[in-house]
Amino acid sequence: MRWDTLEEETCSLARTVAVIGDRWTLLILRECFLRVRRFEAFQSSLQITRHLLSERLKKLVRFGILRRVPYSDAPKRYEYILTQKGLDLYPIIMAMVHWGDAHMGDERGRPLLHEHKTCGKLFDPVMVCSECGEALHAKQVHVHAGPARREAGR
Amino acid sequence: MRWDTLEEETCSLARTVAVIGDRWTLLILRECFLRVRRFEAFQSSLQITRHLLSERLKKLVRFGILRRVPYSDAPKRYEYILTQKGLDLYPIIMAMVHWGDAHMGDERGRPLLHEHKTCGKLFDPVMVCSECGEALHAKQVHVHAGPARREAGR
DNA sequence: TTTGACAGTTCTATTTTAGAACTATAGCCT
DNA sequence: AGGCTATAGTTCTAAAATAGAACTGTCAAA
Repeated sequence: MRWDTLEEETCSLARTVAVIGDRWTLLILRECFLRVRRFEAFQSSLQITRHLLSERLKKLVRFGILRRVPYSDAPKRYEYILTQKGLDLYPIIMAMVHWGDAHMGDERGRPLLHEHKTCGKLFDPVMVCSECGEALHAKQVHVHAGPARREAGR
Repeated sequence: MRWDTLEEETCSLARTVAVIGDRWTLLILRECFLRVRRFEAFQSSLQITRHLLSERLKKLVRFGILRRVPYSDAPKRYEYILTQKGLDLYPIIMAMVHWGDAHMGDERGRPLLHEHKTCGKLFDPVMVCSECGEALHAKQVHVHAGPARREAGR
């Protein structure tokens, strides 16, 4: 499997991985959710090489995850803003943060705490079933072939 | 930033990314959740090179995500089974599958459907606040420095 | 005794990433 | 006018990671 074929796989995980499945992209998205928007700001907070940052931002724009929006006419300058498609990545990022908090922490506790403005409390993200609202666990889920899979003949 | 320093960052996302933030690792984990356990099975379903598969499995074992369990004594053979730490990655994988379903699909519909055994229905995963149970959205969350961050002096 | 299954390891070629330097536009200061 | 700074990139070479193929070792079954 080569990477240019990954986004055409009949697997939603593979397609997601084709877009955000590398380390720099995930870290760039973290910065986006922390309200970072400009090239220099990404570069200095991540210490990513300018070359790769440029390349990754282009890719995220190409996939519709970021929009490149002008904020100055002369000289022409742009900032990168999450689209709705990009904002929808939030559960992925939060799930990763939560797993890191739970399993990769050290004695100093958590780096960040999250407050839910709606209820005013510090919270953890929990993944639940859309139908019954119960917390989801891998062993309670059964997988069926969907229409795309059947059409692909597997 | 080099990758060997990534897991020591004061950021839970970075630490998670250090472990599972590459494309093959995520695809290997998908197979694990689909009950694949053996070297040859991973290799043939993913078409990953044997070299990389070997290297990634070792890394996942080293981080306590998979356990290498003997299933035959002569010849010695092992299979790779998710630990609890590994099972806890489920929300990340499901969030990625769900985003792919929503944003990277084609006209053929979904590759896989998920049934929640507990309630018997086909479901989507939803991320909610642990405190109030409401669905989470990026714009409703405020971030505070936690103890580890303050100790790191930022 | 030969073949095949399984779980890797080893080798070279190609691709990707790191790190540093360079380019371009324009405002501001003297 | 001339030089300095800020911003947003591009270009170059060296180092690291990945792809692809071949090879190793153990044992069972034919």
